[in-house]
This record gives sequence, structure tokens and C-alpha cells, in this order.
Amino acid sequence: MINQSVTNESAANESIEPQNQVTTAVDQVFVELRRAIVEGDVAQGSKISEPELAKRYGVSRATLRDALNRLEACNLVERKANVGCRVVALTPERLIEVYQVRASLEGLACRLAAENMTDEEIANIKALLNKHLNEQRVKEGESYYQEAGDLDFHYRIIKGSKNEHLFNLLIHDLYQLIRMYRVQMGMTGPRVSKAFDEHLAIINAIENRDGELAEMLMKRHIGYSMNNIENKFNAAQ
Amino acid sequence: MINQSVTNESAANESIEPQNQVTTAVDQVFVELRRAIVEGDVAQGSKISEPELAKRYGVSRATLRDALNRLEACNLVERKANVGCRVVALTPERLIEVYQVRASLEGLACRLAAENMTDEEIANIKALLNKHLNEQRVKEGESYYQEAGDLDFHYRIIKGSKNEHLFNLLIHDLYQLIRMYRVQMGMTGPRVSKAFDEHLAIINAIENRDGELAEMLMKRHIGYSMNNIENKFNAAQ
DNA sequence: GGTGCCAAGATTGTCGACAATTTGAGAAAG
DNA sequence: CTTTCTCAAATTGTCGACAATCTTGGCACC
Repeated sequence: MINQSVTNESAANESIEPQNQVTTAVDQVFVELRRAIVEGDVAQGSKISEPELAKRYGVSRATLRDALNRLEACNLVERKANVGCRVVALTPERLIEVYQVRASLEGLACRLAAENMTDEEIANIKALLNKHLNEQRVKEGESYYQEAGDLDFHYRIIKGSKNEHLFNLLIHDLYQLIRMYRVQMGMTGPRVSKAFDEHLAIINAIENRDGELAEMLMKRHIGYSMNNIENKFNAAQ
Repeated sequence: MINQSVTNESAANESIEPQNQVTTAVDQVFVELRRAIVEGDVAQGSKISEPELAKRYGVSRATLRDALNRLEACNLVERKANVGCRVVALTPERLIEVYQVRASLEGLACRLAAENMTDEEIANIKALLNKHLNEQRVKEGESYYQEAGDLDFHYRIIKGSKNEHLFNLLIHDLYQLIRMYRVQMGMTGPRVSKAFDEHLAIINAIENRDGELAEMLMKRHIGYSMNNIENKFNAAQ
């Protein structure tokens, strides 16, 4: 029972950084380029020049090419044969598409979590929420909770589904794109307290082993989140 | 209005062969290797030797490596840094995981299809089912319907959702793995007529624009299909 | 003046060779 | 006889160069 407290620590790092250990050069370029795209350092829709980026990151073109392949698998860049590679464009239509898929999959994750999570895992999430609640009261207005805390909550639910395929699909392939929308839309909004209540309702449903309710609550929660981003989109025009 | 009949032709080829046009060498190797894996020409769980396969397909190792990357994105091979590449192992646990995801996503597709499909598209699917019904009566017992017909039906529903992200996720990433299970488990069973009735009920719900019912029916339909494969698995031991 | 074709430049696709890492067998020590 | 260390063979990761394809600017022709 050494290091018991480790289960209470943040898991968001792993969710933001899926690679368990970044060893190879392709990994490094992939992770760094992904960060740059998600955080907007390289503009959405812009074309990517292989020789230029290879030079900037100090690797061969073949290596960078490999990294681009992985980014394509994450839906962060789009490729055409003999033409090139562009960063994806963030359109409202695509936002809706992605969030429809996300709501469906995380709804499933929630239902499975209600069946498969251990009592200890559930207790840890509740403790996490209480911790976030306190921190939120202290630093009201700052975006701490929204970013790390929200990621952490969803990450644990998805992991709690005990469905590895679902986990990979959401964490590796979908979440970077979702993060890209949130970051570039400046999602530091006042949805904090409301989202907190929704999280609480979800974990309560899971604790009661009510998978059906948990699924529905999660779908709604994600739907609200989508509307929030969509409004920002429309306001930005 | 030329070539109107083209909408009634089979769309399964496209679903089996997602690449619109296979031009580059990497594409060719990717498609051929994928076929070999799905159809069991290379055994599940077996290790893949890069130099050997590169020589067999007459391409460079870098090219084959690129193809392996894409196979990894389809979840058909698994990779570890500095260790190598193995074909995925078909376990009952993974079957359940994949089918849980599939049921959720195709349920979503069905709901969206009920909202977004045109009357003409719906009519075309109904015509398709009738065509399959006739052919099924003639060649009873053969596996035609199960393979091509079933793929065709699901393909059109997914496309009818008008959600491109969902389409790519299902057709590119998930369906090859599903096909792998079905082919290697020898899925030519007697589920034909029952599946036909289920398909009919689904398209009727879509025609009535009852998305909720269509989603539920599709989830059940896929659940039955999973049980069918799962039984084969247990019987094979 | 507008349209279509051609060539030069640039970009992507492919290759063979070299460097780094893992793995397995064999020898030496316990 | 078992265990551990070492080293070599094999496999994977990375690189720079060459070939094929697309783009673009200009010129000829209508």
C-alpha cells in the first residue's frame, strides 16, 4: 500500500500526452508538431512544407513525413497524394460532426464505467471533484478547472469503461481535435460551475450503477459544451 | 438525369476499398497487405518482418514501413518502438470491445440518417433490400447476402448520416477489423433471413423519420451479430 | 485581348545505405 | 546445473539523394 496517494493525482498529463514514453525522433517531432497545431502556433488550414519543417526540427524529411502520417491518423492534418499536407480547417460543421461522435462514444464510456468501475475508482473521482471545487473557489475566474480538471474527469471515466479500444479511439484520435477547437476558440468561459454540477450528477449516477442515466447525462453534458463552443464560433463572425 | 441507375448499384466495393484511387506505391502495398491480413493469408498475432515483406512486394523498406503505419491506424497491426510489428490477435475480449464501439457509432449513424437522408436515398435502399431478397431466395444457403449485401446496407446508412467524420471512423478504421473477425470466424451462417428482417425494420423506422427507434433497432441488430460471432468463438474451443 | 500549351521550378514519392537498439546464444562465474 | 555477463547477429530507426508528379509563369496561337 505504498504510494496510495498516487491514484489521487492528476491524470490529465497522460491524457494530453498519450505516448507513454517518447523515445524515438519521430515521436518527438509528432508530439511537438501536434502541440503546435492544437495550440494554434501553426495556423489552421495552412499548408505544411516538408523540407521547411524538417529543417526547423532538425530531422530528415523521411522522419518528419512519418510524423505527418500520425497526425493524419489523428485527423489534425489532411493529405493528398502528390499535392501535400494542410492543417485541418476548423469549421462549425466539422465541430458538430466531431461532437456528435464524441457524445455517442463518451456516453458509451459512461454506461460501461457504471458497470465496470471499482468502488475505489469512483471514490477517487469524487475526491478529485471536491479538490477541484475548493481550488475553484479560491481562484475563481481562472481557467484552471476548465482545462486540466475537465480533461481529468473525462479521462478517468473513459479509462473506467475498461474498454481499451474505446479508450484509444477517444484519447488518441479524437481528443486532440477537441482540444484544438477549445484552445483556439479561447474556451475559458464561465461554464465552470455549471460543468461542475454536471460532473457531480454523472459520477453520482455511476456510483448508483445507473448506466442508462449516466449515459444520458454525459451526452447532455457534451451537448451543452458543444453549444458553448458553437456560440463562440458564431459570435466571432 | 443520365445514369440514374447508378444509384442502385452496389456500393460495397467502395466500402471494402476506401481508397478512391490507388495511385501511389504505398497505397498498393497498403491495400494488398490489408487484404492479406483481413482474409487470414498472414496469421493473426504473427510477427511482421520488414525486410522480408519489402522484398516480397518489391518495394523499399521505407515504403513498406509507411504502409505499416497506415495499418496501425486501422488497428490491424500493433507496433512497439525498436521491437517490431505484429498482426493483431483476435480475442473474444477485443471482439466485444470493438462491437460495443460499433453499436454505439452505427446507432448514431442511424439516428442521423433518419434526420438527413433524402427520400430518394431511402427508396434506393428499400429497392436494394428487395433485390437482395429475390437473390436470396434463388441462391439460398450461399453467403452472398451476408457478405456483400450486409456491407452494402450498413455502408449506405452510414453514408446517409451525412457525417463525414463518422463515416471515416467507421469505414476506414473500424470496418476492416470487423471484416477480419467475420471472415476468419467463417461467418457464412444462417443468420441471413433474420438479418434481412432486421434491416427491413431499420429502414422502415428511417422512412418514418423515427431516429430514436432506428438507433435502438440498429444497436440491437449489431448486438445480435456480435453474439453470433461470439458463439462461433466459444464453439471453436 | 483571351485562351491554351509548354517548360522550368518546386514539391512529393521512393530508394539504398548507415546508425542505434534489441535479442539471443554462448561463455564464464557461482 | 543455474545464473549472469558479453558480444555478435538481426532488426528497427534515421538519413541524404534520386525519380516522379504537380504547379506556375510565360509564350505562342487563335
